[in-house]
Amino acid sequence: MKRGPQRSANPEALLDAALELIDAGRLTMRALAAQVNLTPGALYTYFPDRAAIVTALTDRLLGAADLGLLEDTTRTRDERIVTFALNLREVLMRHPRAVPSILGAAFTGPVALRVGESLLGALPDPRAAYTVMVYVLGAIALEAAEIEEAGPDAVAPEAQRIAARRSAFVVDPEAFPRTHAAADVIAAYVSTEQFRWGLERVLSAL
Amino acid sequence: MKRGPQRSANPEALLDAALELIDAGRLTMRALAAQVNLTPGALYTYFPDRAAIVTALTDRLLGAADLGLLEDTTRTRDERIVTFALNLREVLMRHPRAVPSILGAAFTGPVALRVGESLLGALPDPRAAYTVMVYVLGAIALEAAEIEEAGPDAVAPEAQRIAARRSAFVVDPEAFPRTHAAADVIAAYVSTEQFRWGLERVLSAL
DNA sequence: CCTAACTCTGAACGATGTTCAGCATTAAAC
DNA sequence: GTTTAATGCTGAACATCGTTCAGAGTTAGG
Repeated sequence: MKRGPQRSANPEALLDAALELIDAGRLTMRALAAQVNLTPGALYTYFPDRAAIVTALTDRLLGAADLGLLEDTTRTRDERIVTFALNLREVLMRHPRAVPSILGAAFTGPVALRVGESLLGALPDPRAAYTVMVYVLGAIALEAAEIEEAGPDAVAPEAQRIAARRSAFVVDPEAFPRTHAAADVIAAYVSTEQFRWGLERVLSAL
Repeated sequence: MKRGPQRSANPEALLDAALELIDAGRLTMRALAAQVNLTPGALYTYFPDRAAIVTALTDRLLGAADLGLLEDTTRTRDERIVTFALNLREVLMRHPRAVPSILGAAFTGPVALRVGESLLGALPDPRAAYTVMVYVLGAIALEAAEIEEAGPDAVAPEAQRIAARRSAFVVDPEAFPRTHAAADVIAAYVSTEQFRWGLERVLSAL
């Protein structure tokens, strides 16, 4: 048995609180400690440093994606991949402020390995699999980057985000005629439809 | 004419110094001030805050890509796009630590607008253009993220980076058979060849 | 009962971005 | 030529950040 006094928190609850703070806009050791009724110093009994918390968190987020969708052999290759990618996008975009960390680090973690292995099951050519990963993660990263800039508001629903993009998108029609003409489509870059459209095209070439 | 004393630096030199510091691993207002023989407070006469420096810097970096390659009408559509994408990748990967900022912010800037406009010239369907952007930026972001984790060393040449990836890549063959079998290709994910291969596939579907 | 392992507090340390009063410098106004 | 106003910069300070650590308190094993 463990000797000292009982812990007043557990790593999982700590990660929950950390995720809330990231969603709110800023993860601070002091804020995190306050959220779980601890002193900043006590956090270092749970994780060696802040980076370890972020890593554990992003690994957990990535693990929330449903790998079963990728392995469902009753469906076609493209259906499986598209369905899984949509699920991954939905899961990650629930916490857009955590996405940069995921893209930056967690793809060395064990969870990322499992995702890669499953993807290779559906798409055996590793070059093709990487191309899909690049597209999916790139699209998610670009979408998440946009939300990052906004204030600490809640994540707006998709239709609302697109409408906001559309009304904020004003370009000089003389200098950027093509961009100006495409404004409606450009506003919808962050839509599920655009994500799916691009992914299906990419898959059709692999 | 301007009244007060002569400036002892200029914004451009400041950005040069800032880029050097980013390449070295950490951009600090104090370090930046020291590099141009100033006091931290004086920097705020040149830029309103740190974020403005990063934004200006990323905009300049993006502007270093050769848009002429995209507009060279003597070549086929795919050739133009591939050539430009390779140039953009090379330009950005000269400063991998600055890449996250680019992906995060500069795509609202005026330089990004010009890139988008030129891309629409070569690829008129905006949905197709965005798909290409997602692939190109996603690939660059994933490559850059890997270097970010390394120490403040100089950027290693490609062959060396791939060799390092290969020797660092050890997975359990039982748990991850497909990943294990593909290890050589996976190590080469960050190669110019893989980048081009994926891009050509993507373009072939658009 | 004692000891060793453990958790947590409270205070501190160094580093960060940013602000600001004051001084120095220069061009315009008179 | 003298005054005035604007500008550049310093030096010191502020709040906040991640992190460390001595010590107090708590628990289980010997």
